[in-house]
Amino acid sequence: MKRILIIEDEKSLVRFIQLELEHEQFFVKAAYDGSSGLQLALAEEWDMILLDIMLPHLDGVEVCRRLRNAKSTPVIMLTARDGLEDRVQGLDSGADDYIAKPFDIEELLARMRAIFRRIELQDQPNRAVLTFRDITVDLDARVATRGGTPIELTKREFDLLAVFMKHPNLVQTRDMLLDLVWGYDSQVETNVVDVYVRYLRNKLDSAGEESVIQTVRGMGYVMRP
Amino acid sequence: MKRILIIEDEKSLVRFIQLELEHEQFFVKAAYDGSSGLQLALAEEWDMILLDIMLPHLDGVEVCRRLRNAKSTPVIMLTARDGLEDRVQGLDSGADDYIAKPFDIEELLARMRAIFRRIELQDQPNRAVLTFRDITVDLDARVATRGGTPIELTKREFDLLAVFMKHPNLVQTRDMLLDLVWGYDSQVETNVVDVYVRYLRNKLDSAGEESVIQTVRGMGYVMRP
DNA sequence: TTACAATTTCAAGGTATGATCAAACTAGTA
DNA sequence: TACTAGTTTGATCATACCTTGAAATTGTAA
Repeated sequence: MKRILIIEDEKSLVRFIQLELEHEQFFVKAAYDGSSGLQLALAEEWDMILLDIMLPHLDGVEVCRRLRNAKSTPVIMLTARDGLEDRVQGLDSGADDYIAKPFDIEELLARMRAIFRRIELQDQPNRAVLTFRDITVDLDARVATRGGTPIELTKREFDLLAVFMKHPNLVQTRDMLLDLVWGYDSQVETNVVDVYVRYLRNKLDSAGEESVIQTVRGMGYVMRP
Repeated sequence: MKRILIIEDEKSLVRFIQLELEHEQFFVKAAYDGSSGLQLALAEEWDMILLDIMLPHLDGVEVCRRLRNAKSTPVIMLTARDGLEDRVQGLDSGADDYIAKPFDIEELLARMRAIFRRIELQDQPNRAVLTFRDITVDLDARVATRGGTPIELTKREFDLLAVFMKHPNLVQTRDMLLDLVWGYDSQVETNVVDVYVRYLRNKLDSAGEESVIQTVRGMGYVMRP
């Protein structure tokens, strides 16, 4: 369920938008002034923010600008019908679109859909994320996490971990790992595998518990549940 | 410079409007009858057409109707003071506005401005504005901003930034960037990518904070939140 | 056209990170 | 215990990346 934040001081308008969006299966929350809106925007995760440009405490342009320092949550600005200046400022401050008040709820929904579509196109394509136990490996972003916290890995370390994640439960011999990570014609000693397994263990394991990468004596290494 | 086409058989009136519009920095051309006017309207690109309703060969309503089959160039009809019938017909045939002769040149300019404004507002929301963190990239206007302030970029710099903005979080190898920005058959060394990343960093980053473009050693570069 | 400025590309030198090696050490097995 | 397999470590080495200035190219004004 998509989460929408409305930052708008006209309570009757908020109520109207909220009812319509909830009817469309969105989760909706509202803030009635700029500073508390910005706080909410930063504190929680939102799929979209509808942001009035004329707000008490902190105007919409400023809210958007400050939000953008930390996050890229999509923003639609709500502007006055003839506020050409506002719109330009709004887009410049990082808003994704704007809509002039008073607006048709259908038009708002259409613009929201358009932005969601754009974002899905941006993010989705071929995102290969491997997951095993509490470890994730995003091959495109080249980010690995353990229990949600990112782990800094070098190229070799990352590639090695990726092999284990692609084939969990499968024992990898040193030679197989050399082929897959160092290349089939690499000239390095098999000991480098040992060294890199150690590096991974140092970075992934927490003290006192058994390692995510187990050694199979006489065979090689595995990841097991 | 905006291009205006006048279709009007009263030559002295044409001359008057033309002088005034040129004084306002428009490019102006005229046709003196319906059929040649329609031809010109279809053959070239115009930002607006001023169309008399009473014309030899082909009247204004008919010109407008046929034009609308092919194009949506804005049209202002020039009608007789008391031709109520004309006005209705004119608007029905697809004109955007009308003005009654004889008219004040200021009124004409005001109506033209109103229409241009309406069109620009319509167009702007479809502008492809990429947003990530506090950076925006307007692909159509080819304007990039950081924290609301515009950043001057050369073509290569802009295209390179656009790639990063289109695929945030996705690590781009030098080869991918060369393909996307320099063209798949370009012959340049991959080092130019490094050089341009440096240029972008110089222009986008503020001293003392980590760069918006991170290098992933052994892989390439990324933009990350 | 020429001259000048802006932009793009190349190439070389410097630096730091990461990859590898080798030797010493530890643990498992018979 | 002796032997082998795996671990750990620091030192060395390679190379990826950064930086820079200068050359080449492109665009623009006179």
